[in-house]
Amino acid sequence: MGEPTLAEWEAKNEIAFQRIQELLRVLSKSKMLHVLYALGMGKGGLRFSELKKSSLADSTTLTRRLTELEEIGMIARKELSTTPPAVEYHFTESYDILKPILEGLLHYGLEGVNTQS
Amino acid sequence: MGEPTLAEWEAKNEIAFQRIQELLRVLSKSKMLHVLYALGMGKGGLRFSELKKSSLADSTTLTRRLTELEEIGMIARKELSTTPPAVEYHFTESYDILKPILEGLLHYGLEGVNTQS
DNA sequence: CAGTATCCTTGAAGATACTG
DNA sequence: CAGTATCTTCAAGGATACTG
Repeated sequence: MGEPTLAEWEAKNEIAFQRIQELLRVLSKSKMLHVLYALGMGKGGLRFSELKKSSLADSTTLTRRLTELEEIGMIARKELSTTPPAVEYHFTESYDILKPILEGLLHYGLEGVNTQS
Repeated sequence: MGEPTLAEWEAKNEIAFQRIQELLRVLSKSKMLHVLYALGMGKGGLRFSELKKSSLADSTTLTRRLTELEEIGMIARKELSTTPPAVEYHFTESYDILKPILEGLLHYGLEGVNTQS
């Protein structure tokens, strides 16, 4: 019996398993991946309006996602003392976790997998 | 003006942009990432019951996600002539797109980012 | 510009029950 | 085991309107 690899792994790594489940749950929220993706494509921070445009998210939803991302420490807010005042969002170091995700997606978009005609 | 990189990129890559938006939308569905993750952790295919257990998804929801993944050609079904008859799901080559995603997540789970106490 | 506050609506998840 | 069919519920998304 060298079969039940997955179940075994889960049992022995229950903590990791739960962390992942939770992250997965957060990432599953509507527009979450879109926001992250937009942020990943931008160079060094994007403003609210830019994120709104790129993620195609409603103001309300965008605010929600941004708040959640801040709460899990994935992004940080930075108020700019420009005229007019603006706000920039950028990744924290935790971004390293998401980097491969975003790169994978970008790759997908550019390559063209042709799953249909 | 060397600033509007994101907007520019999007304009010039509208097709890629739309492909990505659509993939993002599909991936955002509940339990989708969980299912993919479970599948990614398994060795060479998992059965319905295993996926159900690992993804913590309801039968109904699991069926829905599995169907959607088949439709976009991301996974394939394989009926086994065992006793009792079983079914195995496994990634197609399109899996390469998702691989970095899953690996990133696994890394996250194991490392422990400590965003809170 | 960068949000916040409401309300409304609906998509979609999930429980249950049943089938080949 | 591996689903399918219904039905109910409810979270959550999005439209609108307003603010510092």
